[in-house]
Amino acid sequence: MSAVGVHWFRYGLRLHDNAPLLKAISSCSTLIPLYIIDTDYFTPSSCGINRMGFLLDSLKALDEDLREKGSKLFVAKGKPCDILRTIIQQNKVEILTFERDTEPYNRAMDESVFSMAESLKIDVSALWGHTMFDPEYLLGLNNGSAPLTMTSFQKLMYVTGHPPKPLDPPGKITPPPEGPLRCEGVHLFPNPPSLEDLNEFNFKQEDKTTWFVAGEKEAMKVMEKFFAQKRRTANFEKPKTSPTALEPDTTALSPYMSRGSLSSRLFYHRLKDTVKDFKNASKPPVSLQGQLYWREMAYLIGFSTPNFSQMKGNPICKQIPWQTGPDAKILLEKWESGQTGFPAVDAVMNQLKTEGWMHHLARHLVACFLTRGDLWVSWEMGRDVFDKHLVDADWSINNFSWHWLSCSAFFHQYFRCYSPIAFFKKTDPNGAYIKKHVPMLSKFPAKYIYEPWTAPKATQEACGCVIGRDYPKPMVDHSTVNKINMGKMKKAYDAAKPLDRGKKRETDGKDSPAKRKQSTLSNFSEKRINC
DNA sequence: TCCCGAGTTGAGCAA
DNA sequence: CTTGCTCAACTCGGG
Repeated sequence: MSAVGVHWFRYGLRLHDNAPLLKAISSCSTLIPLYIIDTDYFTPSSCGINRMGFLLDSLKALDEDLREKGSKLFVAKGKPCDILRTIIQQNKVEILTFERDTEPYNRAMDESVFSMAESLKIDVSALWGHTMFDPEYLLGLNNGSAPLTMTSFQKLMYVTGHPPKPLDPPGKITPPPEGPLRCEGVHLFPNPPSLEDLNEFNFKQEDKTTWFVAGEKEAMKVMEKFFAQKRRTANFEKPKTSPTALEPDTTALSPYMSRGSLSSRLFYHRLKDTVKDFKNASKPPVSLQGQLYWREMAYLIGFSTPNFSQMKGNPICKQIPWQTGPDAKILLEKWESGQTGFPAVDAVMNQLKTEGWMHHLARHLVACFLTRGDLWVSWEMGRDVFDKHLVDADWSINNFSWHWLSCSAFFHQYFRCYSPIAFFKKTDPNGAYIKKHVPMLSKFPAKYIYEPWTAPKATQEACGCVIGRDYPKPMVDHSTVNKINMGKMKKAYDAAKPLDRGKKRETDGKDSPAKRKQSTLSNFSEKRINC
């Protein structure tokens, strides 16, 4: 028990339900709690100020929580593997603990860390903890593959039963080394850094606009405040919540879940306890428990699907000829900067920039608009924009959702399409949400708020906003371009029809020429395989 | 092999 | 106001 240990925080920025941290505490006499800002993962082009600001605030909160228990957080910047090696060698570290992760980038890093630890002959404990269940356990229960529908995922959850109970936070934490940490050549911050301390990003604290308050304690507060509304918790139905509410109509816990400031197991069991007396409580997939299932499913699919973050080489992703070149870049830029000319779309994109968060259905609207609905831009490009600005940026869930919305996987009814004009009228007929996030339009009457270009010129003048001068004209004609895109979707789907249906198609004289052509090709392929 | 029902969250219209 | 139907158009999975 006289060993020096390092607990490397990545996600799992919390003290409760943190198995690798508890392991470290119980097995060493000096403990270095360490976070490394990975400068390959976070770059100025991939990470915006609100996302980074929320992360840094989470680190600051974690440092304070550690200090209350006799420890502190060391924060370094650079390449995690190099930094870990230096700190391990220079401080005679014998034990390394961290939470395992499902993202390909982090898994590759885990492998390097494992082999580095082996060569340095130190003890490593890497444990799962970001999801309710170990992903390897779930895959094992399901013949080694991830369910691709919620129905089949729910069956899997029926087999597992409840997830394990969350672990209690440690009472006391093994103290850090006395005196400064030995880490020659490592960029170690004297304290958890501020935005200004990351000089390559050129961030200014006053440009951070998200209202989310970071940290484990805040996460608990937000969660308990929501669960205190027992009926609301029990009757929660996600599709019935409002994407245009000025205050989040959902729990808004996603930023804490994504950083691991809140454990999904703790949320699960607190939820179960809260709704236990309600006979007619809502059920998955629409209930709050269902929301945890969606998260778990996205993580499992992200874990087990090759090339999940791209279309090419991704076995579950429909191959669709999206625009990706310079033309797409121009469209993407208008979309990202809230200049599409559709107030609903622009409001959501502005909320993304200012708050770093939008309601799930608002994300649907703009994702559909960018891809299959209107602009026909690759979902991967939209995914990157979300990832850059969201305070709840989450690799698995973000990729999962972009598959869904672009009808690339999981959801296939491409003829069901969100209207950038009609969709928000259901929950916000007066356009209060639009007026908040596109202030230029705040004087427009409700009648024209979703289609300001249809307002008479005199009205536009009176509202102090002339369309085409002060606010853009709509960049596409939605109903025209939408019909064209559905045709393209049909073509892409036809081209992807399974080979083994060829025979039936060949004998079916009523099939379209496109289908017949496909069937001929299919039979040909089938024969070749059989030879 | 084929058929059919289900699929968290569409729009537009009629009743 | 809600509910139900149609719209050209889907795939998956279970029986």
